[in-house]
Amino acid sequence: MTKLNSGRILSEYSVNKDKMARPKSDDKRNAILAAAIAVFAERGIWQAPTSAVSRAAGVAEGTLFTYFPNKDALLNELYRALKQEMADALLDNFPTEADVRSRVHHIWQRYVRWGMANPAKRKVLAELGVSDRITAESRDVGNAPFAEIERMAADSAKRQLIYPYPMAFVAAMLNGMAETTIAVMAQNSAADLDYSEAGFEVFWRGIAKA
Amino acid sequence: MTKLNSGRILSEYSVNKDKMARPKSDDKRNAILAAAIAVFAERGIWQAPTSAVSRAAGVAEGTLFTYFPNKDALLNELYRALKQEMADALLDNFPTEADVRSRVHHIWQRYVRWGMANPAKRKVLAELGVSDRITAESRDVGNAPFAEIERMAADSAKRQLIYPYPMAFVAAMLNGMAETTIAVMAQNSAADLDYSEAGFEVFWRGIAKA
Amino acid sequence: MTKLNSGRILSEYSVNKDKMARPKSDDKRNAILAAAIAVFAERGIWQAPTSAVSRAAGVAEGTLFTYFPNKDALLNELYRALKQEMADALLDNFPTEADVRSRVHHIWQRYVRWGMANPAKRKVLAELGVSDRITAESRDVGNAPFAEIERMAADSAKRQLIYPYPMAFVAAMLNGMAETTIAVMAQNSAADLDYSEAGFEVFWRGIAKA
Amino acid sequence: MTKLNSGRILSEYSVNKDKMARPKSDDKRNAILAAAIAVFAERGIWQAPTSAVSRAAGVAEGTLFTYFPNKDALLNELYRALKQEMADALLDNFPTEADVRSRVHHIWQRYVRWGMANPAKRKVLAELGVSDRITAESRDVGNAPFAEIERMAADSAKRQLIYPYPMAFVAAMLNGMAETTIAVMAQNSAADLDYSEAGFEVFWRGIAKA
DNA sequence: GATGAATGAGGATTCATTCAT
DNA sequence: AATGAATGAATCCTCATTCAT
Repeated sequence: MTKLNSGRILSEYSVNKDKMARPKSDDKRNAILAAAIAVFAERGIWQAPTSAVSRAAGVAEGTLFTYFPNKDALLNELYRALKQEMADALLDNFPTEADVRSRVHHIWQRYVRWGMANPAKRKVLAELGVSDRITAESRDVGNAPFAEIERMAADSAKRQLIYPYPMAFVAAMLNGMAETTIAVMAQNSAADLDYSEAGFEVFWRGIAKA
Repeated sequence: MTKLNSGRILSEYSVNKDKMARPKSDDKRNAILAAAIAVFAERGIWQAPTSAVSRAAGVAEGTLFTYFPNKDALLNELYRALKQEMADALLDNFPTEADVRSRVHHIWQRYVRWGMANPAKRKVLAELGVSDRITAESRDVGNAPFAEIERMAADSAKRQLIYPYPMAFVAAMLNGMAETTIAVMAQNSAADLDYSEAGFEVFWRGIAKA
Repeated sequence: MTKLNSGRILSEYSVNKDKMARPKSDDKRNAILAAAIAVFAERGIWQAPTSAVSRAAGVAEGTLFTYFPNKDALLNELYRALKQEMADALLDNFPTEADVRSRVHHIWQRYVRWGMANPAKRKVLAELGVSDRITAESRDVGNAPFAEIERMAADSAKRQLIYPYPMAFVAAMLNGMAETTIAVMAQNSAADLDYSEAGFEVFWRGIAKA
Repeated sequence: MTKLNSGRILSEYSVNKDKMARPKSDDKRNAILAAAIAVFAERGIWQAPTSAVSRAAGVAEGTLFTYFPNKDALLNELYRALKQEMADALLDNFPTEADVRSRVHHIWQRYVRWGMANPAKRKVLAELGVSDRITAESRDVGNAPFAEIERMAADSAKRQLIYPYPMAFVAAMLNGMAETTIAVMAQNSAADLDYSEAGFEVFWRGIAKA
């Protein structure tokens, strides 16, 4: 469920698998993506050469380019994969039937938990997020899985449970505040406070009526 | 007041002027920083060669290195300068005597306004913020001017006007939420809503008692 | 026998040939070393850019760096290769069974002959010899092949055929005097005298008893 | 007597001293030459920028170029100055009336002593000696002071005291063997042997009849 | 498909030299 | 003459990408 390419549509590469002598392997593709996360997190996206990624992935330099036509493509695929993985984490075990606060709380809590559990991925995602090599299309694709959250916001707003802000705004706020919360937590390793809950309360008070 | 080198002591460079062949000029230094903002904003920090910066600044390639020993130093100086400029903007005309809400509102409003007015600077600052070339010292220096905000938060918490969260947390939240607000505004150029005010309300409701 | 890489084990590069895309070629490596000699001899070690070497070798600029990690490494390898080549020349056809004088004469004569036959190599070796980019290890490796000469000196001294100087001293003297002889010969192209023999006589008289 | 520019002819620069506002000072010129020796010895001639030399000399970067039109000129002047200084050392207190062996011994001994006492100068001179930036004219000028030695050799040869080798050859041998001796001494700091005397004996036995 | 050597444009500096002060 | 900032060509090396094996 949270595997890197869990969201990948069986593409032209996987079709006719039995006809190909040695088909591109998802294992190798995933190894490269995983290596990219580790290497990019440590050295920074633009400080890390593709050769470092391929080395970390245990494949040859050239092999990387049979899976990703160029570095930009790798970055974009990585962005999508990470976004997807995060979405999977957020919606895993989602309490569809619970009340709005519970559902939002679930999202929030999973968000923070994932961020704390995957510092490297978070770091890379942050860098990718501000990079202009990520295409608009990638951003759309990356945000798609978060539609559920927006839908929830829209629905809740309609029912006057929360303030009638545009859903994109509410979603962005949740995102931004959760990120901030994670950042604060990451810096204050000594947990003098349950920042996750504190952050959620601030968010909920800010957004929900009554 | 919001000039890039507002925080620099002039005399550092004007001393012994008559003994100097051609003193390093603050104009040139600022031209380079300004050019760096423009170039980095357009192409990304690591996609932009220093030669593009020097060209944009109207100086020779080598000249950049008489003002900044290397690219990392330029990045760090730029980070500090931008942080300082922002702080200047936030505290400009600060209503010291007003009530807490007004003062926080002033900060917030100036934050968002500066961000909207300086998209290039904001973009570069975002990239610099997640870059690991910015030293811990630079981060400290960069955050120092924001001490006032934290002080206010601490004071307010003591007076039970806002929830008793660690001041660093409150400050981070203001920062994160304002950033989010700016990002949303930047994307929704059609102002169907005063996002700045909306954002502030969410923040204030979340943080303030009653 | 006197090829540049005569001392290199071939298998180092020929192992697993079938798994390699394009194995590093000794030809290319040697072409670079040969080009380095020519270019360095003409322009001087530090006046000659690596690009001139790669161009002369007929390879791309970057290729040089797949064979030598940096210029210093190239210099050190070159030093070792030249030292080795010289040693090969000295010991080629060495009359193991002849008397001491004949054996020393052989060394001397080959030394001078090689130096006269390879002015470029000699020039480069001279520059490398005084350069501080040559590591102590390289110097050791470079001198190793000349052990035979020292051994001979030690043996002869023991048998009271030559004065009881430390063998390192005798070896250094032979080296220095041969170099001087070559230098003189190189300047006096008109051979009014067999300088090689003259030099040897001076050396032998100075070193040998009776 | 052994001052660096002791051999410098009062040139156009020193003429009309009283007419000039601030004449080029020999002090400054010598400071640059001395600094060049120190810096070049430590870093190597082509690894050391002129700026390092001027800094070591305590003058501005540009000042160096009012005394030496360019780096090559500095190198050549330095070569000549060092050669001159050495010659001064060799001929200091020269026993004009003594027998040939004594006079040659004086030269030899002073040579070795100077070399041991001035390792930096020796190192630089060695590098300059093999550099192709030293013009033929500089070499001539540099060798001129050693004419005395050659004259002695010629005279001695005529009187059949030494073998009838061309004087240039004998001089070169003395030079080469003394250099070798110094090098050996420099490496064997523990003086298990008076290498200077040993070297001289080898030389004299090689060169002198009977 | 996998490999890794080959490529060469590009990039951060360096540095001899010039020149405004 | 002295200074040191300004210059920009030159240099070593990196790295995304190609391609022979």
